[in-house]
Amino acid sequence: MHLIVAEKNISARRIAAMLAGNNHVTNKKEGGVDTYAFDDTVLVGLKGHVVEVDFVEGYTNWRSEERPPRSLIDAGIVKRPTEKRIVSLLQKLAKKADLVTIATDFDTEGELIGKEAYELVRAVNKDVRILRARFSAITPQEIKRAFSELTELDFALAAAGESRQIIDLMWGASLTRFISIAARRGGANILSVGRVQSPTLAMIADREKEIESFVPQKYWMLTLDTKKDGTPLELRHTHGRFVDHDDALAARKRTTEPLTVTEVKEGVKNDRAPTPFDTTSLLVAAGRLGFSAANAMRVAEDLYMNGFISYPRTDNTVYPASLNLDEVLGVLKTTAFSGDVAWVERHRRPEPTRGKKSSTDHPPIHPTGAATPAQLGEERWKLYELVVRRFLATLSPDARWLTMKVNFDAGGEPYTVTGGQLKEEGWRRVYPYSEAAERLIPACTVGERLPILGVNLEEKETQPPPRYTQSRLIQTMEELGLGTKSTRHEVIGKLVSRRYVQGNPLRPTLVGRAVVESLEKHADTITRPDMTRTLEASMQQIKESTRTRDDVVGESRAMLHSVFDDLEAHEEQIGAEIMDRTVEERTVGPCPVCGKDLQIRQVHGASQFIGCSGYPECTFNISLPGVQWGKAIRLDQVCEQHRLNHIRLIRKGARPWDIGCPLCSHIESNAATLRLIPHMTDALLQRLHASHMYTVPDIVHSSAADLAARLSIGSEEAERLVQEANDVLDLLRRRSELKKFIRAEVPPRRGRSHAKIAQKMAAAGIDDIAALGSARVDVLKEVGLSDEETQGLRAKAQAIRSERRLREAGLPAVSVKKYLEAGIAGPEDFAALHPAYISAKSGVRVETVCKHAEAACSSAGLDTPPKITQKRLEKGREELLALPGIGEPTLEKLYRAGIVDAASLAAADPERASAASGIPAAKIRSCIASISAEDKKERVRT
DNA sequence: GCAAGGTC
Repeated sequence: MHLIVAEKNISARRIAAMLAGNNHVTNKKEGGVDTYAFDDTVLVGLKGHVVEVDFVEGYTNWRSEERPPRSLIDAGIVKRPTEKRIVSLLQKLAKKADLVTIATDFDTEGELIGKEAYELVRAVNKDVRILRARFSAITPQEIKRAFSELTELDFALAAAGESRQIIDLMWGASLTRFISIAARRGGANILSVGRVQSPTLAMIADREKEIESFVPQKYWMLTLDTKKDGTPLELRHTHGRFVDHDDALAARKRTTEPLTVTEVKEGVKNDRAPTPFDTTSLLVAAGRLGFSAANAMRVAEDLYMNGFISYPRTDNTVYPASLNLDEVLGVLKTTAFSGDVAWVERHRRPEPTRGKKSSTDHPPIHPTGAATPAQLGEERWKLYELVVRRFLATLSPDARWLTMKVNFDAGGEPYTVTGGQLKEEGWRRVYPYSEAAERLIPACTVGERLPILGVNLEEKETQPPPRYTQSRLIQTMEELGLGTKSTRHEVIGKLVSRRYVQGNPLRPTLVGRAVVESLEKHADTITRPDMTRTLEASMQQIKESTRTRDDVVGESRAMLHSVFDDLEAHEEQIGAEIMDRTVEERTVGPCPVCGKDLQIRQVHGASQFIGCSGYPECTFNISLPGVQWGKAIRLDQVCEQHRLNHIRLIRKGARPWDIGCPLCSHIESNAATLRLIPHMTDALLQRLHASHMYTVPDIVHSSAADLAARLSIGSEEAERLVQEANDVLDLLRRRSELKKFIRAEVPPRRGRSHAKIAQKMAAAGIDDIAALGSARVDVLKEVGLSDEETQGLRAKAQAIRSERRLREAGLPAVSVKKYLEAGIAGPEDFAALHPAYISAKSGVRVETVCKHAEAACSSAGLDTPPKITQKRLEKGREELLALPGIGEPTLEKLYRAGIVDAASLAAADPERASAASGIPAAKIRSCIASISAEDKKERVRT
């Protein structure tokens, strides 16, 4: 069997179709992985790297004394499968193969991925021939050629890739650990460092520094207003910017009539049609439409997977000869763009435009399928339309502008004006994303005089350089060789999720800046794009076999060791610098009570709140939703009223939740509960707020005297307020318990969310579980519960209530559980039933039952039932069992009627005992009679 | 828990 290994599923599928020719290809899923078979050949697609490099065992503990961050430099490195299903299928197929062909992409990473497959195959099949197919495009001719001239794997090329893997891992992991530990940050707050991310972060941070230290320079612009054929014209002084104010003033002074046309220049300007899309230019164009880089990439991948556009990860800006452009146009004719397609066909340029990079892996991004807006939805359609229009634009003629430049003289001062008119629309007709700004100038002739209507001197300032937008950053990264087409957008995403940068355009956070500054001081190498360039040069040497992988990695190791010499010597200083800034990032603003800083605080990474840095002297705090709703971060926006920074909760894969001003939100969300206090008035609420009391617990935790003084109210009113607040707090507690109960017991349905049920229950006056237990059926139906649910819910609620009452009476949990299982539900049952019966049913010793019964009844204000000792019960039991016709089952029934021994049986009223026990009255009578007979015998004997 | 690179 011939096994062919491709880099990805889609390649495997396409290669199979091309090699199979007229043969039928069988697509089968094996262990969740697609395979393609024909004749004696099987193809399987990898998922890029299916193994990853990692340190050998023993390096997982970051805080290990023996294995500090530096030890990672010399730690052993192993490859671990990350795609287990693919790895095991590959090995299963490899065992049966008598030829394996590696058909991964034709680049360094592709060779490395191929070598990884090679090693996995070798591990299970020592002898099989493993060859390499190299093709620069997946087209029938290329593929057939490649498979007719199979070669060996290029181990030098793969080794170059491995050196990158190892160097990235050891630098990234060791520095990440070092700086995280130094700044005492763990879990979700680690500070990451890497060959690509750190220079990128440094660019953003450096730009911010430039902006901050920018000193604006004043300059002046001189313009002149005139008019020609009724059209107002604004002429510019040809000097441009006047840096010297006096020069500008002098030039203005010299500007006098007559204003004469000295030169008229007309020309034609070619406005070239845009080049085909590669990943970067697509992301840039999408950025102008409001897409973030990561989002544009996500949508593009989606469109690709569904067959609407070609592979979105490409560096190629030249359509390959194998791409049938007419066919693409044919597909687009069936879409909403048919009008544009028809226009393009009529005006088509002889050759499509071409960009600078013609790489061989994938064609430029172009449409591959027809779509409708309804099919795609707004966002995907927007990107699809962009790709379609760009494709059409690359086949359209250039646009042409008529340009005009008119020069003037005014008293010796030179002025000028330029204009442009779009003569031929060309590609702009089908690609309307950049506006064509026309400026028309009426025809002028040399020597002609125009009036001076005004001379204006405008003062301006030089502007700082702009912050990076995501797409501008991606362009710059590409220019510097940082990252790849597939990873650049992810790197930006990483910087955002580490909270190193925020916003678009991108601004560094304080932590981001602190990390960059520390690294620049002590580990400069990792913050510079040069590291990548050096690495690439070394990789080139490995490819050419002038150096070995181990030599390059060894050199890098030595360098990293010397970086650590510096880092370790300054560990405390580095940590302190970063931590100082972190505090600032957590600070929200002044405490309304004491004026010290309020800070975002997290407890055990689960709950979070805003507390006063003056704690414990000042206990002011604002509660925040739990971390599961998102981690609280500070925004730059400040509440005008409270001078507090706005708060946002951020969570992976979820929209950010903006809380806004935490105090405004705190006040608003607690106002409703404060109004539950019966004697609450608007005026009182205002006074509470004025003295920084915003919640019901704030009132409960104050003394009446204190309240009276702070709110200027009478002491009786204050006492009542505290009392009523306590009641409300109790109500809230019971309601929240009820809510929890409902969440656990009632499955939510459409139009019946837990919140809605709880709301309706509160409206119906059901405030706690006990109330639910005794709620009327029709009321619960109103709430949205079915009859069955109502039954079950009420029973459960009653059980909970009973259990609670017994526990409150002091009964131990174990016994309560036994009683409840035996059907003894509450104090009433203890009052009504004989302890002997309860003991028999529950298995609790009778004396214990008596004790429990007394406690339960007295706490519920009920009469205490009779008591009985274990000894007497046993004696009575013997007496009763001795009677004819009485066995264990009857015994329990008798206990239920309070009959525990011969004496109590003899004294019983047969009718009543029968009703209570369920034993026929006749049988009871006969039992009583037999006692009498026994009695007689007894008497005779004595 | 760490990187960057494939791919989904």
